[in-house]
Amino acid sequence: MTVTEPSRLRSRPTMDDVAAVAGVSRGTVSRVLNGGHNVSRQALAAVERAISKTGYVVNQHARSLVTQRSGSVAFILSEPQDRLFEDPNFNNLLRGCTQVLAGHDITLLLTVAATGEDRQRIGRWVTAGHVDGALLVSNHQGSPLIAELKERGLPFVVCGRPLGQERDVTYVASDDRDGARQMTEYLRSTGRRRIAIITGPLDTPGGVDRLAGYRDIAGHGDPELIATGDYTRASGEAAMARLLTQAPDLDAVFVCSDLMAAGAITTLQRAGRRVPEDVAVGGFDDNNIATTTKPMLTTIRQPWARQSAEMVRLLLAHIDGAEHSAVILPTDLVVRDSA
Amino acid sequence: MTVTEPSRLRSRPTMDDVAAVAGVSRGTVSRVLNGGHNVSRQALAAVERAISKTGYVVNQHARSLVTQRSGSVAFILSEPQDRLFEDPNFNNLLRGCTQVLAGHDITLLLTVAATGEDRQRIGRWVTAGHVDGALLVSNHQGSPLIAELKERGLPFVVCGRPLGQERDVTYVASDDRDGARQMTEYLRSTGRRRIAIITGPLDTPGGVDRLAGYRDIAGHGDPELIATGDYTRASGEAAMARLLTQAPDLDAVFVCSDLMAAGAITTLQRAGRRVPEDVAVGGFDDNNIATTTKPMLTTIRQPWARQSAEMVRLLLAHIDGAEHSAVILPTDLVVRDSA
DNA sequence: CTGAAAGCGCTTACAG
DNA sequence: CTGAAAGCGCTTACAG
Repeated sequence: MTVTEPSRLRSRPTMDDVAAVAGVSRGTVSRVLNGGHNVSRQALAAVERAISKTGYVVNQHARSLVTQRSGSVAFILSEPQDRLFEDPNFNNLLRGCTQVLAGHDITLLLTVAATGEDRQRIGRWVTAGHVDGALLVSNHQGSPLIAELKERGLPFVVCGRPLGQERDVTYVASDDRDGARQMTEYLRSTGRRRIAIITGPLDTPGGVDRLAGYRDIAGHGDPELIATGDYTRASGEAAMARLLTQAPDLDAVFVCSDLMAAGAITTLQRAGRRVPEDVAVGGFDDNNIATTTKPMLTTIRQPWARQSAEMVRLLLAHIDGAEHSAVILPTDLVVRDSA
Repeated sequence: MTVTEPSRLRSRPTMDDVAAVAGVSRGTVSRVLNGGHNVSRQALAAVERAISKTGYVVNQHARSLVTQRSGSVAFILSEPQDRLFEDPNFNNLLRGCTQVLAGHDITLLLTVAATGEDRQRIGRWVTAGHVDGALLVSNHQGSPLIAELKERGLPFVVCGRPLGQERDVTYVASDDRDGARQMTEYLRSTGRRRIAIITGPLDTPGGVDRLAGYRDIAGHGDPELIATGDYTRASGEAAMARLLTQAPDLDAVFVCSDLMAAGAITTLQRAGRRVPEDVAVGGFDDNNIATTTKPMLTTIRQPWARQSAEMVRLLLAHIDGAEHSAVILPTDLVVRDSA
């Protein structure tokens, strides 16, 4: 075994190397790197030549140490990893955020905090200066991550209304309650009278707000018309099965996510109920699952692209010292075949 | 607008603050942070108290600047983002790598390089010292990312045989060719005589090596028995449709990924062919799709957990200065219902 | 427009 | 076991 150092240590050129090759001072090299202001044409050309000759790449740690900025932002999903892959909503958000951030030359780092231990490690990591801010998708009431980020003073924005912390957390949400109202009202308008609901987890905004919207229209009676899922497809199947037992005479069901709705349709069809003839099914999200079910889903559209764009905008503002704020985006009814 | 600084700048305590509170020198605080060797019980206790009192968290940039280590590793997927979510293989690998790395207290950063522009930004980012090394999943021949990482001297390991660069790139692969042989041989052994194949892209190791294994058994004749997909479900559907036109008398098809196999089954059933009675279908991967198709897939098992573990092990060794190496893992036939 | 110098927050030999 | 000091590679007022 030869006594070589790891190659990256051996060879990496520094700013002084570039300066030497270009025949200028380190300060001038730095100015070129940071926009080229106050640099003569000649110096600029010399430095650029020297950079490509030496293969110089800035040392981000050194730069960040002085600027106090890292140039990256974290996308933190605190859910079991499988959900990231099962639920297209995360994909939609991730795509949107990455794009918008790329325009600012900021890298998005995706991190999955599945276990409590993960959350701790990530809390430390995020807080050690690796990122300038964080995007929190998936938000459960009482999440320790929010508390930690707040305590550390790291800028972050959460996706969806942060239950009980609306006043001091920046967030962007779509209008869950109004969307739920629209759907329930629509189901009524088509003549349905026994409208059930499959809600999301009741410690999430999508869980409580969509249920509230449903109740605004359908009232509070009949607890047997209510079942709760956890946003997975399997939970949609199971909740639908329970509803069928509790209220066999239901003629419509509002399912609070498209993925769960796909599961509910499977259960209904397996039980011999026709959709929408026997039971109308309404979803929520309007992601790409909505057009792959048979029949295609009538659902509530969340404005995914705007949601991502607003999250990024607020985060960058927050990083620059802006105060807390919130954005609520409107939702729309999209009528297809399932209701 | 008030003239406040961003909150994180305002409040973050430094090592000197901790030292002052604990009544020791900065060096002692550092020793406590780095394992607590050569520190008296009393100093240790005082420092620990001071740390929790001040809420101190190490500044990773400062630390990295001197240690030349960042404590994170990148998981780079250079594919359109949708593939990350559609194909369970990535999920399997990601889960495995995250777990193993967490054991080393290293954070895994997931990055998706969908476009050429993305690849450039990520190349720069990765190379600026943000990570100590990279895990490259999805590997296409002639990928510019491999070239860039090599030039920069950043340690990395690729998943799958790096076509044409086996000698100077560290990689871990499963034995694609042998797996393909096993499957083809098995199909023969059940009496099938017109065995078609749906390959992966021919610029990937899974594309060429599995085709080679198939040919080892089935020979080179009949080009109409060969169709190529791109590992997506849709491409499996389309390729199967082509095969059905080109060779309507086929009685078996070896599909080089489970996801494509799921697509192929859909096409076959839609065309009125029974699986496996009329056409036997063999997959490759043995991921969780294999048990959700109807009938469930007979397939080749890739050892996902070992694959992740080996990738991480090699990467860490490489970071510590080890030479290039390669690991080839065995694959096994798993017989279920589709063949 | 340009250079010299201070300083960002750490780690790590080196003395003691 | 402990402290003082050098140095990691940058940026940014400050003079000129």
